Amino acid sequence: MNSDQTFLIPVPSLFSFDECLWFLDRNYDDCLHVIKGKVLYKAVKIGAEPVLFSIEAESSFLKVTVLAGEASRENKDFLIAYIAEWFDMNRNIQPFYDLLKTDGQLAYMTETYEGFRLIGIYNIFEAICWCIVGQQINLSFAYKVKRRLVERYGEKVNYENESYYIFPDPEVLLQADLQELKSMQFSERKALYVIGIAKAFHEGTLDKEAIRMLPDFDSKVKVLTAHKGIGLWTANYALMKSLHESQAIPHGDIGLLQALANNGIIGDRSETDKIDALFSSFAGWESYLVFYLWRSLTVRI
DNA sequence: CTCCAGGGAAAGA
DNA sequence: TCTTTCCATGGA
Repeated sequence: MNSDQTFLIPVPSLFSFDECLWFLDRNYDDCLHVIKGKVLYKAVKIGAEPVLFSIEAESSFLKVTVLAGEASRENKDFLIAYIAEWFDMNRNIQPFYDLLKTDGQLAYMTETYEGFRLIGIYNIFEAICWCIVGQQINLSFAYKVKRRLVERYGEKVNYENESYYIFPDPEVLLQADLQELKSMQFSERKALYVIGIAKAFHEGTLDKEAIRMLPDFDSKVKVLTAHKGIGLWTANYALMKSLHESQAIPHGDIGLLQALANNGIIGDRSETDKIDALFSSFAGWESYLVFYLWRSLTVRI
């Protein structure tokens, strides 16, 4: 491999690439990245150019290799920022660990999941579509539906007998055929939501940077939930995963409730006062608390 | 067969 | 404002 196609990103303290790989490879069939051994592959669009890259750990660095597309200075700079955002590397999570260590039931997480970071979804349109696809159905089925959508409408990079898919742009999905989406086992309503959200992004009613600039968390939620298909759960999920908001709680999330029960925080799902008390003691780190609770869920195969 | 999955909108009370 | 119903499908 030509050396100028490769570069290193220093990792912060309390960062584990193995935990990144664990999260991205939980026996689910995610079509938007590939893991081979301990090497992670992903394709992204930089401007109009599809770029395929790999990431692997190398001592206290991540080694990134551009496999397809230009390894220009601009593209490398984009990838450095992209990966730092994807793995939430620019955040000091020590204060979160200090809070966890004071918690009677959750202190174990600082050791068991040491260095686990909030793995993001850079593309907020993708994050919202993923939420809509996954609403109220089991995750393995949701991943199947997402794969059908991406393989039909997304671009791909072919490299060494493997296809690496990129989530389709709003401009493509807003023209998607309703009947075709239904044939991919979208419910009619979910198909209409996805098309509607695609239109909103195309028209600029929804825009990642515009939402980021809003003055407070509640107004960001309000802008998102104004659109059909985005409820409170989806808004919080998108703000957590795509804008890396620290105070997002996907209220009512079934996995979150399960994790709270597993960890002895609640006896049953009606004990909302105990949930509120826990989250208020993690003020400013609600998103990380949710993510670590999700981390503690055992994954079905 | 019934119930429920990383919800949300629309209708009904 | 609160509660109920429907959605699509697969697995338990």
